Amino acid sequence: MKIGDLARRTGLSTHTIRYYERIGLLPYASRASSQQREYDASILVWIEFLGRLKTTGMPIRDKLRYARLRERGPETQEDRRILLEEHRTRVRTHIAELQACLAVLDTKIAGYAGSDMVEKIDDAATERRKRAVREGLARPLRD
Amino acid sequence: MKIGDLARRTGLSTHTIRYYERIGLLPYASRASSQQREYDASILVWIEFLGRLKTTGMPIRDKLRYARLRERGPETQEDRRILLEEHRTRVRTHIAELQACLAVLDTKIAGYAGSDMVEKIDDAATERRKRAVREGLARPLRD
DNA sequence: TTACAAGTTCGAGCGCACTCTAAGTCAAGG
DNA sequence: CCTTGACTTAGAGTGCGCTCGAACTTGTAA
Repeated sequence: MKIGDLARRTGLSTHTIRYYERIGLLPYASRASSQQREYDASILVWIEFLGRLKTTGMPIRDKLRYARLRERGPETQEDRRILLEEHRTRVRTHIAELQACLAVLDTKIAGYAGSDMVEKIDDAATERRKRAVREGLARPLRD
Repeated sequence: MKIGDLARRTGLSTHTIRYYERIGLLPYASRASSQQREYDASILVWIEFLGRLKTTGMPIRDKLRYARLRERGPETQEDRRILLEEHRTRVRTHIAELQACLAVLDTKIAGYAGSDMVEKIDDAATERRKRAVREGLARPLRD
Protein backbone atom coordinates (compact mmCIF):
# COMPACT_ATOMS: atom_id res chain seq x y z
CA MET A 1 0.00 0.00 0.00
CA LYS A 2 1.34 3.44 -0.91
CA ILE A 3 0.90 6.61 1.07
CA GLY A 4 -2.05 7.81 -1.02
CA ASP A 5 -3.95 4.58 -0.43
CA LEU A 6 -3.23 4.74 3.26
CA ALA A 7 -4.46 8.33 3.32
CA ARG A 8 -7.68 7.30 1.65
CA ARG A 9 -8.18 4.45 4.06
CA THR A 10 -7.46 6.35 7.25
CA GLY A 11 -8.79 9.77 6.45
CA LEU A 12 -5.43 11.32 7.28
CA SER A 13 -3.79 13.44 4.60
CA THR A 14 -0.52 12.29 3.08
CA HIS A 15 0.99 15.38 4.66
CA THR A 16 -0.17 14.27 8.06
CA ILE A 17 1.08 10.72 7.55
CA ARG A 18 4.56 12.00 6.69
CA TYR A 19 4.39 14.40 9.61
CA TYR A 20 3.49 11.57 11.96
CA GLU A 21 6.40 9.52 10.68
CA ARG A 22 8.73 12.49 11.06
CA ILE A 23 7.86 13.01 14.69
CA GLY A 24 7.88 9.30 15.44
CA LEU A 25 4.19 8.55 15.86
CA LEU A 26 4.30 6.22 12.91
CA PRO A 27 7.13 3.77 12.42
CA TYR A 28 9.59 4.50 9.66
CA ALA A 29 7.96 2.98 6.59
CA SER A 30 10.07 0.78 4.37
CA ARG A 31 10.82 2.39 1.03
CA ALA A 32 9.97 -0.51 -1.26
CA SER A 33 11.13 0.59 -4.68
CA SER A 34 13.06 3.80 -4.87
CA GLN A 35 12.04 6.31 -2.23
CA GLN A 36 8.39 5.55 -1.94
CA ARG A 37 6.83 4.38 1.29
CA GLU A 38 5.22 0.96 1.27
CA TYR A 39 2.72 0.12 3.99
CA ASP A 40 1.20 -3.17 4.98
CA ALA A 41 -2.25 -3.49 6.46
CA SER A 42 -1.00 -3.81 10.05
CA ILE A 43 -0.35 -0.06 10.16
CA LEU A 44 -4.09 0.53 9.94
CA VAL A 45 -4.59 -0.92 13.40
CA TRP A 46 -2.03 1.42 14.92
CA ILE A 47 -3.39 4.47 13.10
CA GLU A 48 -6.87 3.62 14.22
CA PHE A 49 -5.69 3.40 17.79
CA LEU A 50 -3.87 6.72 17.46
CA GLY A 51 -7.19 8.11 16.29
CA ARG A 52 -8.86 6.91 19.45
CA LEU A 53 -6.19 8.54 21.55
CA LYS A 54 -6.65 11.73 19.56
CA THR A 55 -10.42 11.68 19.90
CA THR A 56 -10.05 11.29 23.62
CA GLY A 57 -7.79 14.33 23.71
CA MET A 58 -4.38 12.79 24.34
CA PRO A 59 -1.72 15.29 23.29
CA ILE A 60 0.87 14.23 20.71
CA ARG A 61 3.54 14.39 23.38
CA ASP A 62 1.87 11.53 25.25
CA LYS A 63 1.06 9.53 22.16
CA LEU A 64 4.75 9.79 21.44
CA ARG A 65 5.62 8.44 24.86
CA TYR A 66 3.33 5.52 24.20
CA ALA A 67 4.77 4.98 20.74
CA ARG A 68 8.31 4.98 22.13
CA LEU A 69 7.39 2.37 24.72
CA ARG A 70 5.81 0.31 21.96
CA GLU A 71 9.06 0.55 19.99
CA ARG A 72 10.96 -0.90 22.88
CA GLY A 73 8.89 -4.06 22.79
CA PRO A 74 7.14 -6.33 25.25
CA GLU A 75 9.13 -5.38 28.36
CA THR A 76 7.34 -2.02 28.41
CA GLN A 77 3.86 -3.50 28.69
CA GLU A 78 3.45 -2.44 32.27
CA ASP A 79 4.41 1.15 31.56
CA ARG A 80 2.03 1.25 28.65
CA ARG A 81 -0.78 -0.11 30.75
CA ILE A 82 -0.17 2.58 33.37
CA LEU A 83 -0.07 5.29 30.74
CA LEU A 84 -3.36 4.10 29.30
CA GLU A 85 -4.98 3.78 32.69
CA GLU A 86 -4.02 7.32 33.60
CA HIS A 87 -5.42 8.47 30.32
CA ARG A 88 -8.62 6.54 30.89
CA THR A 89 -9.08 8.28 34.21
CA ARG A 90 -8.71 11.66 32.57
CA VAL A 91 -11.17 10.72 29.86
CA ARG A 92 -13.71 9.55 32.41
CA THR A 93 -13.33 12.80 34.32
CA HIS A 94 -13.75 14.75 31.14
CA ILE A 95 -16.90 12.87 30.19
CA ALA A 96 -18.33 13.63 33.61
CA GLU A 97 -17.56 17.33 33.10
CA LEU A 98 -19.20 17.30 29.72
CA GLN A 99 -22.29 15.69 31.14
CA ALA A 100 -22.48 18.31 33.86
CA CYS A 101 -22.20 21.03 31.25
CA LEU A 102 -24.83 19.32 29.17
CA ALA A 103 -27.22 19.54 32.10
CA VAL A 104 -26.57 23.28 32.36
CA LEU A 105 -27.09 23.60 28.63
CA ASP A 106 -30.39 21.79 28.90
CA THR A 107 -31.54 24.14 31.63
CA LYS A 108 -30.50 27.15 29.60
CA ILE A 109 -32.28 25.90 26.51
CA ALA A 110 -35.38 25.13 28.52
CA GLY A 111 -35.19 28.69 29.82
CA TYR A 112 -35.18 30.05 26.28
CA ALA A 113 -38.17 27.93 25.40
CA GLY A 114 -40.23 29.36 28.24
CA SER A 115 -38.70 32.88 28.24
CA ASP A 116 -38.35 33.39 32.01
CA MET A 117 -35.94 34.97 34.50
CA VAL A 118 -32.88 33.69 32.67
CA GLU A 119 -33.32 36.32 29.99
CA LYS A 120 -33.53 39.18 32.41
CA ILE A 121 -30.42 38.14 34.27
CA ASP A 122 -28.56 37.63 31.01
CA ASP A 123 -29.47 40.93 29.53
CA ALA A 124 -28.61 43.09 32.49
CA ALA A 125 -24.94 43.18 31.54
CA THR A 126 -25.89 43.67 27.91
CA GLU A 127 -27.70 46.84 28.81
CA ARG A 128 -24.65 48.18 30.59
CA ARG A 129 -22.57 47.64 27.51
CA LYS A 130 -25.11 49.24 25.24
CA ARG A 131 -24.95 52.31 27.40
CA ALA A 132 -21.16 52.31 27.14
CA VAL A 133 -21.41 52.13 23.35
CA ARG A 134 -23.87 55.02 23.27
CA GLU A 135 -21.52 57.03 25.40
CA GLY A 136 -18.64 56.22 23.10
CA LEU A 137 -16.79 54.29 25.77
CA ALA A 138 -16.93 51.02 23.91
CA ARG A 139 -16.62 50.27 20.24
CA PRO A 140 -19.41 48.27 18.68
CA LEU A 141 -18.27 44.66 18.38
CA ARG A 142 -16.27 43.87 15.33
CA ASP A 143 -17.13 41.07 12.98
CA MET B 1 -14.58 44.36 41.85
CA LYS B 2 -11.31 45.00 40.03
CA ILE B 3 -9.73 42.83 37.39
CA GLY B 4 -7.41 41.07 39.84
CA ASP B 5 -10.30 40.05 42.06
CA LEU B 6 -12.26 38.84 39.10
CA ALA B 7 -9.24 36.83 37.97
CA ARG B 8 -9.00 35.22 41.38
CA ARG B 9 -12.69 34.40 41.42
CA THR B 10 -12.89 32.95 37.93
CA GLY B 11 -9.53 31.31 37.54
CA LEU B 12 -8.88 33.32 34.39
CA SER B 13 -5.74 35.42 34.25
CA THR B 14 -6.03 39.19 34.04
CA HIS B 15 -4.40 38.86 30.64
CA THR B 16 -7.15 36.51 29.52
CA ILE B 17 -9.90 38.76 30.88
CA ARG B 18 -8.55 41.73 28.92
CA TYR B 19 -8.15 39.51 25.88
CA TYR B 20 -11.79 38.39 26.17
CA GLU B 21 -12.93 41.96 26.43
CA ARG B 22 -10.80 42.92 23.45
CA ILE B 23 -12.33 40.30 21.19
CA GLY B 24 -15.83 40.96 22.50
CA LEU B 25 -16.49 37.89 24.62
CA LEU B 26 -16.79 40.03 27.69
CA PRO B 27 -18.71 43.28 27.66
CA TYR B 28 -16.70 46.47 27.82
CA ALA B 29 -16.18 47.00 31.54
CA SER B 30 -16.93 50.40 32.96
CA ARG B 31 -13.80 52.26 34.02
CA ALA B 32 -14.94 53.43 37.42
CA SER B 33 -12.29 55.87 38.48
CA SER B 34 -9.58 56.68 35.98
CA GLN B 35 -8.74 53.84 33.66
CA GLN B 36 -9.35 50.83 35.81
CA ARG B 37 -12.03 48.27 35.05
CA GLU B 38 -14.76 47.84 37.61
CA TYR B 39 -16.83 44.66 37.56
CA ASP B 40 -20.02 43.81 39.33
CA ALA B 41 -20.92 40.30 40.39
CA SER B 42 -23.24 39.67 37.43
CA ILE B 43 -20.24 39.19 35.17
CA LEU B 44 -19.41 36.01 37.09
CA VAL B 45 -22.51 34.30 35.73
CA TRP B 46 -21.53 35.08 32.18
CA ILE B 47 -17.92 34.02 32.65
CA GLU B 48 -19.05 30.80 34.23
CA PHE B 49 -21.28 30.11 31.28
CA LEU B 50 -18.45 30.89 28.87
CA GLY B 51 -16.46 28.33 30.82
CA ARG B 52 -19.13 25.71 30.19
CA LEU B 53 -19.09 26.49 26.50
CA LYS B 54 -15.33 26.21 26.53
CA THR B 55 -15.33 22.92 28.42
CA THR B 56 -17.74 21.53 25.87
CA GLY B 57 -15.41 22.55 23.09
CA MET B 58 -17.22 25.48 21.56
CA PRO B 59 -14.71 27.53 19.56
CA ILE B 60 -14.30 31.22 20.38
CA ARG B 61 -15.79 32.12 17.02
CA ASP B 62 -19.12 30.59 18.08
CA LYS B 63 -18.99 31.96 21.60
CA LEU B 64 -18.60 35.32 19.92
CA ARG B 65 -21.66 34.74 17.79
CA TYR B 66 -23.58 33.94 20.92
CA ALA B 67 -22.19 36.97 22.72
CA ARG B 68 -23.17 39.24 19.83
CA LEU B 69 -26.72 37.93 19.86
CA ARG B 70 -26.81 38.50 23.60
CA GLU B 71 -25.68 42.09 23.01
CA ARG B 72 -28.60 42.65 20.71
CA GLY B 73 -31.04 41.83 23.46
CA PRO B 74 -34.21 39.80 23.90
CA GLU B 75 -35.24 39.68 20.24
CA THR B 76 -32.39 37.26 19.54
CA GLN B 77 -33.58 34.63 21.97
CA GLU B 78 -34.69 32.26 19.27
CA ASP B 79 -31.33 32.44 17.47
CA ARG B 80 -29.51 31.85 20.72
CA ARG B 81 -31.66 28.86 21.51
CA ILE B 82 -30.92 27.38 18.09
CA LEU B 83 -27.22 28.00 18.49
CA LEU B 84 -27.22 26.28 21.85
CA GLU B 85 -29.29 23.38 20.62
CA GLU B 86 -26.89 22.77 17.76
CA HIS B 87 -24.04 22.89 20.18
CA ARG B 88 -25.79 20.48 22.50
CA THR B 89 -26.16 18.01 19.66
CA ARG B 90 -22.45 18.20 18.92
CA VAL B 91 -21.60 17.73 22.56
CA ARG B 92 -23.85 14.69 22.81
CA THR B 93 -22.22 13.21 19.74
CA HIS B 94 -18.82 13.88 21.17
CA ILE B 95 -19.68 12.23 24.47
CA ALA B 96 -20.86 9.16 22.57
CA GLU B 97 -17.53 9.05 20.69
CA LEU B 98 -15.61 9.36 23.91
CA GLN B 99 -17.56 6.53 25.42
CA ALA B 100 -16.88 4.34 22.42
CA CYS B 101 -13.17 5.11 22.72
CA LEU B 102 -13.32 4.39 26.40
CA ALA B 103 -14.62 0.93 25.64
CA VAL B 104 -11.67 0.33 23.31
CA LEU B 105 -9.33 1.62 25.95
CA ASP B 106 -10.81 -0.76 28.47
CA THR B 107 -10.31 -3.68 26.12
CA LYS B 108 -6.74 -2.65 25.47
CA ILE B 109 -5.96 -2.28 29.15
CA ALA B 110 -7.58 -5.63 29.87
CA GLY B 111 -5.32 -7.06 27.17
CA TYR B 112 -2.22 -5.69 28.89
CA ALA B 113 -3.35 -7.18 32.17
CA GLY B 114 -3.60 -10.64 30.64
CA SER B 115 -0.76 -10.29 28.08
CA ASP B 116 -2.38 -11.97 25.08
CA MET B 117 -2.58 -11.61 21.30
CA VAL B 118 -2.79 -7.85 21.48
CA GLU B 119 0.91 -7.60 22.21
CA LYS B 120 1.95 -9.71 19.30
CA ILE B 121 -0.13 -7.73 16.83
CA ASP B 122 1.11 -4.47 18.26
CA ASP B 123 4.74 -5.34 18.10
CA ALA B 124 4.88 -6.62 14.55
CA ALA B 125 5.29 -3.12 13.13
CA THR B 126 7.72 -2.27 15.88
CA GLU B 127 10.02 -5.01 14.71
CA ARG B 128 9.99 -3.64 11.20
CA ARG B 129 11.09 -0.28 12.44
CA LYS B 130 13.83 -1.72 14.62
CA ARG B 131 15.19 -3.39 11.55
CA ALA B 132 15.12 -0.10 9.68
CA VAL B 133 17.03 1.59 12.49
CA ARG B 134 19.66 -1.17 12.52
CA GLU B 135 20.06 -0.73 8.80
CA GLY B 136 20.44 3.01 9.23
CA LEU B 137 17.29 3.75 7.28
CA ALA B 138 15.55 5.38 10.20
CA ARG B 139 16.86 7.59 12.92
CA PRO B 140 16.24 6.49 16.47
CA LEU B 141 13.35 8.49 17.89
CA ARG B 142 14.32 11.85 19.26
CA ASP B 143 13.66 13.10 22.74
C1' DT C 1 4.90 61.07 50.76
C1' DT C 2 6.92 57.52 49.36
C1' DA C 3 7.17 52.88 48.09
C1' DC C 4 5.25 49.24 45.69
C1' DA C 5 1.47 46.51 44.26
C1' DA C 6 -1.82 46.47 40.89
C1' DG C 7 -3.61 48.46 37.10
C1' DT C 8 -3.26 50.25 31.84
C1' DT C 9 -2.31 49.68 26.45
C1' DC C 10 -0.29 47.69 22.47
C1' DG C 11 1.83 44.43 20.19
C1' DA C 12 4.75 40.45 19.93
C1' DG C 13 5.40 35.56 21.04
C1' DC C 14 4.15 30.77 22.01
C1' DG C 15 2.61 25.79 21.87
C1' DC C 16 -0.04 22.75 19.48
C1' DA C 17 -1.20 20.09 15.58
C1' DC C 18 -1.18 20.24 11.48
C1' DT C 19 -1.05 22.13 6.43
C1' DC C 20 0.99 23.76 2.56
C1' DT C 21 4.69 25.12 -0.94
C1' DA C 22 8.49 24.54 -3.86
C1' DA C 23 11.26 22.04 -6.47
C1' DG C 24 12.20 18.03 -7.84
C1' DT C 25 11.83 12.40 -8.81
C1' DC C 26 9.43 8.33 -10.21
C1' DA C 27 5.95 4.92 -12.22
C1' DA C 28 2.48 3.28 -15.13
C1' DG C 29 -0.74 3.78 -19.10
C1' DG C 30 -1.26 5.25 -24.04
C1' DC D 1 9.02 7.73 -25.41
C1' DC D 2 5.92 10.90 -23.23
C1' DT D 3 2.65 12.54 -20.33
C1' DT D 4 0.33 12.67 -16.10
C1' DG D 5 -0.29 12.06 -11.57
C1' DA D 6 1.53 10.36 -7.34
C1' DC D 7 5.46 10.46 -4.83
C1' DT D 8 9.89 12.71 -2.38
C1' DT D 9 12.28 16.30 0.86
C1' DA D 10 13.04 20.44 3.71
C1' DG D 11 11.19 24.00 5.53
C1' DA D 12 7.79 27.75 5.91
C1' DG D 13 3.03 29.05 7.07
C1' DT D 14 -1.61 28.69 9.48
C1' DG D 15 -5.30 29.01 12.99
C1' DC D 16 -6.45 28.71 17.55
C1' DG D 17 -6.40 30.40 22.14
C1' DC D 18 -4.08 32.35 24.86
C1' DT D 19 0.32 34.40 27.28
C1' DC D 20 3.79 37.52 27.97
C1' DG D 21 6.69 41.84 27.90
C1' DA D 22 7.57 46.67 27.88
C1' DA D 23 6.67 50.94 29.27
C1' DC D 24 3.81 53.48 31.71
C1' DT D 25 -0.04 55.17 35.28
C1' DT D 26 -2.79 54.65 39.39
C1' DG D 27 -4.26 53.15 44.16
C1' DT D 28 -3.16 52.24 48.84
C1' DA D 29 -0.87 51.27 53.24
C1' DA D 30 3.04 52.61 56.30
